[in-house]
Amino acid sequence: MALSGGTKSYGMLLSTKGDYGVRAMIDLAKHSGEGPVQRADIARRRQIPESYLDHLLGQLRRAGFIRSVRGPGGGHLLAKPAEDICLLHILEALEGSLAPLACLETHEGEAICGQDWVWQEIYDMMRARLAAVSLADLVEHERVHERNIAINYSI
Amino acid sequence: MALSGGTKSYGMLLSTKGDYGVRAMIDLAKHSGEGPVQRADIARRRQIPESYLDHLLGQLRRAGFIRSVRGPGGGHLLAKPAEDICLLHILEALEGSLAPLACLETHEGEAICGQDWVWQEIYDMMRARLAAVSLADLVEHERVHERNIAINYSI
DNA sequence: TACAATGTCGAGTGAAATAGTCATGAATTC
DNA sequence: GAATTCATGACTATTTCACTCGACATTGTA
Repeated sequence: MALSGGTKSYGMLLSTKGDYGVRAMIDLAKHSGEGPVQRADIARRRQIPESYLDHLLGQLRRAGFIRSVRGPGGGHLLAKPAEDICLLHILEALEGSLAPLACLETHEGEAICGQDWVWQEIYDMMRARLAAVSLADLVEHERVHERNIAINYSI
Repeated sequence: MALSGGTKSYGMLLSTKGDYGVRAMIDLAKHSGEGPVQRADIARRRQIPESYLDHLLGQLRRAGFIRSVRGPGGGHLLAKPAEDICLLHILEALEGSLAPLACLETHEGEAICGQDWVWQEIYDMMRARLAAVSLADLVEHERVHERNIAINYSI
């Protein structure tokens, strides 16, 4: 009854920007070496609304992660190797700060907060972990996952 | 320019419910043994809008953390020792799930998410840390902090 | 018993963020 | 110059957040 009825609520979610944006980056990494990847293909494969993906690609480009080519045969490409792009930087470019409490960044109101020290620890740990995962790791993980699915179906 | 101008945005913040609610619990713990603590006093000391605090106290009571006494001299009291209440449970009662990705709880869409395994690790770590901090720890930490402030001023 | 002090509860509200759509325009290739 | 692709900003619907308010319930005190 604590949640008044049973409806589950979620407060600290990553927004769809971070989710979609990372999906798009994984898609680009997976198809790197095949020339520019088109928006429509990313949108279809990763189930992202195409007109919304537009904005995310814009943010990723301005942040220096990808470059884009116009005209027929155009599309989007990673601007640097997948090994050199970490999850933390992608997410921070899309979401802004990932801090769980505003006072961790601004140091306003921390005197009265009371739980800031706990969240500072968690935030540090979180950022360290996200910084240690590269886009290449995400692609590799997806490949392993796909192989496992294939094996399970073949048995 | 990644954040289009420089305005900082925050995505994954704890809501004010979690912030205010924990402040209120700390206040109750600090004044336990002095009889019921009144809503107006908590609101004033912890800088929480009084009419909003109403709702938070309701949630905390229904979750079993506090009990309330009506009538003159009434107020709110911890329902169990501060040592037996952990930060994780307080926050989950107020915020619902703290999961950073919906697919970690529902397991819907995790096949296409691509970053769920990283966040699952972070989420596990986060919950473990929050579960290890009791309300008594929060009060003790605040007391130490107050002493440090006092010492700094006296020098 | 009257009344004042407290807590309880649910409805309502304004602002902001989220998650998009859409139209127009710019660059490139053929 | 026509077709294709990206670029950008204006616009919008929906939801969530952070409350406020009013009516009511309970209890101590005179």
